[in-house]
Amino acid sequence: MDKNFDPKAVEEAIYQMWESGGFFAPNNNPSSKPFTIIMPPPNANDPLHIGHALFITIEDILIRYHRMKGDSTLWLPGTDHAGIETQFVFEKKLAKQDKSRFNFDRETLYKMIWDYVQENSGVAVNQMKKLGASADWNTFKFTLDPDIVIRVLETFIKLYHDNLIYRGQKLINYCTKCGTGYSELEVEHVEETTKLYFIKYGPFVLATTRPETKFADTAVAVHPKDKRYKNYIGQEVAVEGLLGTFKLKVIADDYVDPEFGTGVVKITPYHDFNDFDVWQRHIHEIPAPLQVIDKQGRLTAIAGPYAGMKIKAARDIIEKDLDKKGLLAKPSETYTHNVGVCYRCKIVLEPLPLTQFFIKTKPLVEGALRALDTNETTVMGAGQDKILRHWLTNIRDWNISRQIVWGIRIPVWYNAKGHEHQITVSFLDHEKKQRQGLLSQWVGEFGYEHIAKNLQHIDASVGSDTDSPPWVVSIDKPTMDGVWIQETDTFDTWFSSGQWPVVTLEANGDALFKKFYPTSVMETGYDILPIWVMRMMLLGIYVTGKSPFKTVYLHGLVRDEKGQKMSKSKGNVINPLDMVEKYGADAMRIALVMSSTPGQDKAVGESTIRGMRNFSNKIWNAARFVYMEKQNADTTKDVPGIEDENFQKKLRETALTITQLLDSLRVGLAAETVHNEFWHWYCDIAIEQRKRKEISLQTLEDGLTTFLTLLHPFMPFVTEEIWRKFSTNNTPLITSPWIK
RNA sequence: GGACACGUAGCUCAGUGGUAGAGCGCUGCAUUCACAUUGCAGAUGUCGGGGGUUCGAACCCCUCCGUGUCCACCA
Repeated sequence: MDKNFDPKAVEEAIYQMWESGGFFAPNNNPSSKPFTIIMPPPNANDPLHIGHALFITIEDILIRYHRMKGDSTLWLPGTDHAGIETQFVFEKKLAKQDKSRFNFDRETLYKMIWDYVQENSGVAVNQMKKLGASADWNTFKFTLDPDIVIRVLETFIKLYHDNLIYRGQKLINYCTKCGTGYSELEVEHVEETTKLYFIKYGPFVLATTRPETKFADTAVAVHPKDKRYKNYIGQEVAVEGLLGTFKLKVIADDYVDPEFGTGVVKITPYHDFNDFDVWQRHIHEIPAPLQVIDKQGRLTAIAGPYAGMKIKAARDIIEKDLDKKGLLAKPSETYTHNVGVCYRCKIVLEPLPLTQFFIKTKPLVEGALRALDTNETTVMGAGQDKILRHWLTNIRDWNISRQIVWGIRIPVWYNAKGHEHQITVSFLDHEKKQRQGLLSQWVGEFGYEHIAKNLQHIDASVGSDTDSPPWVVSIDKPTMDGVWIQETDTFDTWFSSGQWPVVTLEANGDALFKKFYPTSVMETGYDILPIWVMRMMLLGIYVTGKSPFKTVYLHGLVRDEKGQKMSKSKGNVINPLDMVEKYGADAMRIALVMSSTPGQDKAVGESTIRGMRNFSNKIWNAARFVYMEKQNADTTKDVPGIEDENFQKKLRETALTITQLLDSLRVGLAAETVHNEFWHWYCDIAIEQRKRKEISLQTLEDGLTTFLTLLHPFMPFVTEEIWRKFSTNNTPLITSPWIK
């Protein structure tokens, strides 16, 4: 037996032994209690980072503990198609080949991304295995597996029939680069320093950061109590602008802050969320809104000579032209405010009027709040339960339409026949060149079939809602009269992952669902509490009537040893697989969880992991000591020692403490306790006592057996290796009973 | 503006009513005897400041100071 434990030499073989032994599957003992964790599905296309290593470790600890306790334990793994992220990465790859998404029809593009993801699939799974994840791989699901997709579609249809889906035009945060809209939860806010312009506006001067949107102004607003402007309220004023003189109504609204700027605000409903709300409140006073920015981030025809310009370029030119015309009241000021940016590509998002599908969330909230009130679901994570309640009570309707191809296509069909003037399309012609415009413009030349087959995008929202083309919700193409073209938008990825506990279990069979739903623990990061956990509760309760999990365990972010966020640019990223290679999976695992607390970030550096490698070696050598003693000593002469009783008492107490800590999901403290008791009591004190023959060999060996059991969930490889080398027991440690 | 956290040894953090803990780092000594990926000994802490409750407070309450995160947001 080597003096040092060599993880590299044994980890793979041990994992194979576990896997081929079928130990990851739940036991079929009818008296066993179910214990379930649905794994948060990592992006199928991404290698694992240290955050994944953390969740795998925590979940694996709980799973191994419950398995040893004899529960029927299911850890159901999976991966996520991660719509926007994956398409974004794929488009970058296309760009390197001087291509873009516009070179392909959606079906071809989808296939290309599918193939690309296939190439990388398996990477994440293999890496999880290297960390020792004892998940039941037989139950593995990918969000785009047909048996998942069908269930996601059925949920949408159920929502639709329950009148919880609507299609409507709203202002949506839209990324002009990624080409899709978002829900508000995906928007990232960053501070931006910009110019605040002061523009002469008829009788007023107004302050604005966005002069380029003024072509779409439909009103001017002041505060109702502002004495300066009182006489103008309700009046029309003539405003001289870059494109000549126009008239605007002056309205009064509390939203205007008299203290800011000049106390006068231009109302541009289609390009500002507040202005949109003002318009809604004054819908009879303000004429129909105008759109001056399009989905490409360029000014539209109403901007006259500025049409076609990009936003920022237009802003600079417009500033100069305003100045030339003497329309700037005074020099601009520097102004700092927050703007929404695309979480993926970081460009500033444009609020644009888009017709999308929404879920009415308010009716779904009640069940989730009740689940929290009744403790059907509890949240662990430093006050995050309160944050969840805050989200639930302030929820907005959920925009589930995404203008990307990588995802589940929305099962909605439009009847194009007779509505060609209300539908715009983009598609590829016979030379694979992009054509876009009204369907009526192209259908004569190309025919419906060609257009549908080579479709990139369809937008059936031209004109008013009342005369928009009829649409039906259907998985298959409708058989009714008409020419039916399917919506090209896909679901928000979170719409499918929001059903994950339900659909993954169901897709594995009714029996599995019945037995393991609701699940026991949902373990994930606090950063996706509203975007994922909350949605799982809403949809899970809606579909099944029961909250999908009993406990939500929210882990913190893993930071570097100085507590700094890890990032490529800082160069402080720790790759968990490198660490496994260098120090072993056990060291990586316990370094991540020891002394961690739910909801609190955790600092981990290489030195931490090295220290835990020393710990795994310590375990190895303690075992060596015991078994060398056993070999050398005459076991028939093993007599009770004076410390035996104290030792056994302390051992029982330690085992009880750790059991209680794991039962209450205090994983970090459990890891710390087992570490300290093993090293600083069992090794430092008890083994020294044994050397003085104060403890019998049998007692010491029993202690080792207990500690191997207690340590196994945290450090499965080294403990299993010792077990299989020395234990007389034929059962592998992974399925050995917890405490005898 | 609102909310949620955090402030404990040089650094990173556990501990949540009963004589201050771990990892990493530091100092000295030890070492054929399980392990130098080691052991023993040691130093550095008025547990952010102040007040209160209690026989007793790092822990509960109030307040102040500092830090972080999220949400909202005034064009």
